[in-house]
Amino acid sequence: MAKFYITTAIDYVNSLPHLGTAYEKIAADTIARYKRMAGFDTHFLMGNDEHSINVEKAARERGMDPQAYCDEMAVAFQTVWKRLDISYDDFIRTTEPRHVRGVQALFRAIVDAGDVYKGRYEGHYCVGCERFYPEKDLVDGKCPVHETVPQWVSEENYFFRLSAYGPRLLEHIRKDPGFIIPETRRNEIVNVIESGLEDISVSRSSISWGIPLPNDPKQTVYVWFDALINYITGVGYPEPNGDYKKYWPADLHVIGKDITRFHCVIWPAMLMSAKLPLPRKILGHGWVQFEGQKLSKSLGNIVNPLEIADRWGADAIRFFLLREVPLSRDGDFTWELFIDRYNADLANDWGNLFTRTVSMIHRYREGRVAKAAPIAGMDGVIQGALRDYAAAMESYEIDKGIEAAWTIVRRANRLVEEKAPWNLAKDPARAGELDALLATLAVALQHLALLLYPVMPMKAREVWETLRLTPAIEKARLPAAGALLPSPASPEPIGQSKPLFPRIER
RNA sequence: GGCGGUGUAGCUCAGCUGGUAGAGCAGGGGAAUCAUAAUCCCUUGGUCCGGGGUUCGAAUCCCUGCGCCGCCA
Repeated sequence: MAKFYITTAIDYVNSLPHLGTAYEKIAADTIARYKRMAGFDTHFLMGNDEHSINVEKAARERGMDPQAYCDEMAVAFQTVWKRLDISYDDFIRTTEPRHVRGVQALFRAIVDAGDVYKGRYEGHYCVGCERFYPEKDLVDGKCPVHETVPQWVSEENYFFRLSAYGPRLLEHIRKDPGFIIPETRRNEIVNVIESGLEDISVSRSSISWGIPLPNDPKQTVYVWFDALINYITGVGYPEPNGDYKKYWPADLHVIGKDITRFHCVIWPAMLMSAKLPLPRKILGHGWVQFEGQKLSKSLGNIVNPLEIADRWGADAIRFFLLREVPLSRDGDFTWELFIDRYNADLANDWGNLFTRTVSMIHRYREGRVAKAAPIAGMDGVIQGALRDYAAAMESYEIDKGIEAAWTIVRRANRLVEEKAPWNLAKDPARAGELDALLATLAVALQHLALLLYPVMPMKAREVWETLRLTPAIEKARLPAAGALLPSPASPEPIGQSKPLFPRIER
């Protein structure tokens, strides 16, 4: 069975997830669920980034030991992810022994390759950013991001010979243009590499909350270097067999566009140095803004995704983000847009199609779906949707996948008007036509549940179970090209009709 | 300053290699009643950022100006 290994960025634990963090995980989760449904042996890795001075500071501020703080945050994060139905297969934390061991092994491999040397680094270091700033980038002597005065740091560090890898990186991107998507991100990275790479400092002598270097335990691994390695330690590196052998290289790294440099330049160079295969694809997604503004702690507009999920359901927020914000672009969350989308697409279109269909099956046929041939035309519509959906999902255009599914919703709603089942029901001679119509609608709902399952797992399952379909939707697979799912005919009465998405009144 | 992107109906956006503008939502009118007053049909609405140019013909190509966004410096 073909495998699919997908990862998201691991998250810094100095604050809880916000809407933007959730967006990334929801998108990755949808891709993972789609791949499972398409028959791939899928491995979906997430995790927390627990080292760095910021985490240590956040812990101290609460009067906690860093490890205890990280333990607490790990629980908090995973609670959020569970609540949003994120189906990760593994969750790695960078303080775990398996990660520490792997980081040291990789570091050793890079040392052995001759790509690490000792040097002195001096400069303005912003603790918030975890990076150095050249004099000219400071604004009034302050970090342009955090608006705080950076520290003057002067220390002996180990450097990674990143500069040596420019040509190979460019060659790799040239040979495989799909390595970095979307295209704008690739252009940026090519630009960065072409303008020349500098060696980077990969250790810190003054920070103890980190992983000791294998060749000099007085220093710790720079947090970024440390963090990136999670993608291989998460599948068992340096153990050459088992999950590592099975899943690496990753098929897709899903990350935010702000960290493409780390993932598209430094990470591949590290792997090249250690003579390991590179990930197949890196997707740098855009931002979700809130009411037109960037989500930021200083603006105080951090939206807690759970607030939305608690009020309207995890599926509703999942749907909104994926439908409204293509991965390749930035998007905006506003309550008005959310309610518009929810009511129009979920309550009125899909939700109403569901309730009206189930209700008619009960009203006219005591809840039983006849084994009747679907009405001509609908099979073609569904096959077309399946085709468009798969094409969109394969290129991670989830919004287009959803649109493809909606062609079934619209056609089915129209079909009800065209056939007017309330009239058919009055005429015993037309019982067959009514059976065919109701069976057709059931087929439509069945396929919709399947196509929308990766996006809205809970509601899709509700539809699936109401129709008494088997096996469980988690086990269902996309039908082969040109085929449909087995008939949804039900000799037993199906479940009762109740609104999938209660309308939001305002 | 360099590189890249973008500017199309009230909103969000499609419009590939040029042939006198489309979708969804919102707004207006109607039909129907299975349904969460949901659905379905019809419909209003655009100097395609401005200005030049190429062409028989440009939202689509070229130049230029302006606005916004991203990356780099």
